[in-house]
Formats: sequence, C-alpha cells, structure tokens
Amino acid sequence: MNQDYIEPLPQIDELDEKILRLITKNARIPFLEVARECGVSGAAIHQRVQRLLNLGVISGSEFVVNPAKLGYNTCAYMGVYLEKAKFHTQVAEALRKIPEIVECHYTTGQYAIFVKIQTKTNKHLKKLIDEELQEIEGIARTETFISLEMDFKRQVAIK
Amino acid sequence: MNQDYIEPLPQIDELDEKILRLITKNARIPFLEVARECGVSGAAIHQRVQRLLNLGVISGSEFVVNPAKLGYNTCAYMGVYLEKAKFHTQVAEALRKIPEIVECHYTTGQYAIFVKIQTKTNKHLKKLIDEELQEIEGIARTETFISLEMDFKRQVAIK
DNA sequence: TGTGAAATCATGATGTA
DNA sequence: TACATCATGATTTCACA
Repeated sequence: MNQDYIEPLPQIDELDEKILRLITKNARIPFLEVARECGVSGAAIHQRVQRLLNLGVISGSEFVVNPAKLGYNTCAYMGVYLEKAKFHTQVAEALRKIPEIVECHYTTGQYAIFVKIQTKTNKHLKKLIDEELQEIEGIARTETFISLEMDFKRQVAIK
Repeated sequence: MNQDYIEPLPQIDELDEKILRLITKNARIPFLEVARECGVSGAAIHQRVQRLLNLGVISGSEFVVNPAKLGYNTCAYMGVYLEKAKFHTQVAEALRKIPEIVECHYTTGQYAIFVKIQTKTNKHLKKLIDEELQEIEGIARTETFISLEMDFKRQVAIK
C-alpha cells in the first residue's frame, strides 16, 4: 500500500540531468558552453531547455538576492494557528499581501499554516506580528522562531 | 535602544533597484532589454550587475527546478532538539551531508536547528528520519510538519 | 560611469537519421 | 522525435573616453 499521490513524471534522460545540473547553478551560463560540456550542439541545449520549461521541470530563472545586503537582517519562521480550519484560504490571501512574507505553506501538525518572513530588524518583525498578522481575521495565534544564521540553502539534488 | 546588529549597506540607487527587479524575476533576460527599459547602455547594465555581484547583493543566478517533476513530492519542515547546545556545528555538518535537506538554520525558540526537507514520498521522509536523522550524534529528537501545499514563494521585495 | 566595436552567442529554418 | 548544421541578428565584453 502506498498512500502517497505521485504526479506523473516527465521522461528525463541523462543529458537532461547534466543540463539541469549546470543551469540550476548558473542561469546565465551560455548554452554553447553547456553544449560543449555535453558534447552536443547549442541548438540541442536550447531545445532541451525549452522542453524542460514546457514540462514544468524548471519554472524559470532568477538572480538570487542576499536580503541582508538590502537591509533585511531578520529571517524568521512562523507557525499560524487558525480559529477555524475553513479560514485557510482567506488567511493565506491576507498573508500574500504582506511583502515581508516570502513563503507560505499549508501544513499538517500543530500549525495550519507555516510561513517564512524577512524583515529589516527584530523590531520590524515584532511590529509586523503585532500590527499586521494578529489583525488578520481568522488567525488565532502565532509562534515564531527567528533564524540566527542560515547554515545552508540549496535546490533539490539532480540525481 | 536598538538591539539589532545591522550590517553596513551598499549604496543602491534607483537604477540598481530597477535592474534588480528585472533580473531577479528572469535571470536570462538580455541585458540589452534591461538597458532599454532603463534608458542606459547595455554595458552599463553589465557593469552594474557585476558590481552587485561583487558587493554580494546578488549571489548568483539559477534556473528554478520544480521538485515534484523530479519525483520529490513531499516537502517538510523539521525542528531539531539537541542533547547539548554545543553539538550545534557537528549536527549541522551531518545535516549538510544529507542531500534531501535543502535548507538549514540555527534558530531561537524551542528548536536549536530548523531544516527544510524534500523527499520523494512520505514514506521516504519517514525512512530518512528513522534511519538517518535519529542516528546523528547530538540530535535528541525532532518535530516534523509536512507541507500539504505551497501557497506561494518569492524573494524579498526590492523597495 | 558610460560608449562603441569586435567577439561571442541565441535562435529559427532546414535536412537527416 | 531528437539532433546537427548553418545563417542572421542580438548580445556580451573589453578597451578607451
């Protein structure tokens, strides 16, 4: 018995994996360089990347900002308790409007919703919790852990 | 009184911000297109981006993979209790060796360490916890929340 | 910082296995 | 279906103002 829902997987071959390993570490790498490393033509890489985008295996690319260099020195995780489970969606919508909330999940366990927050300072975080979050209709209470230091962060490993 | 340590901020002007807003949403955007939007030359954008990299405001670029399309259907957060606080570093080092652990923070509050995990299935997660995590010297116990659904994820907003 | 020219690259069409 | 080759227009990059 397997209780997990598994979504159908696209066919990814070794060339795709090699491409993914390269472009997930550096989105600006010239496709011709990828091509040379893989021993195929540039157009082949171009077509493969397009296909991986179409399949949704990759959703796009981004330059990664360091929040601290923009003055965002506090990173926190917060569990949210709801007054009633059915407030799920409206609370998530309200959270989405707060730009300091950078990630939001529906979760099992003690919290209904779990979020990641980036604020300028601890004071700014406290203010956000007191003045914005506790005011959201449907939130009963919250529990916050501040990240003292991020030790590492990476994407899921390509086989 | 302000208890927060603030790291010195690089000078970021409006042009930098405009560039950041564009390249953090699409790392492959041609710099010439950015240049046209900003009314400067392509080389100016190139140099600005280089400077932002040197300053550490951006740490690089990446194509963003969708874990589910690679068979990683379970996302979880886990709080780690340590036997002794001084086990901090060695536990973090052990965690870094487990590829399914994609993010690791030192935190305040009830947990000493807080991690994000991507596994193929719930079963795979359970196996990871039972066979790998609980075996790590220094970990007392762990508490896991499974993400049923990610509602949203974004980078910190550029002013 | 910015400009412009040379080197490099992306990308679409076409042919082939 | 996946890839190579080729042509062209765009982009990156570097020397220089």
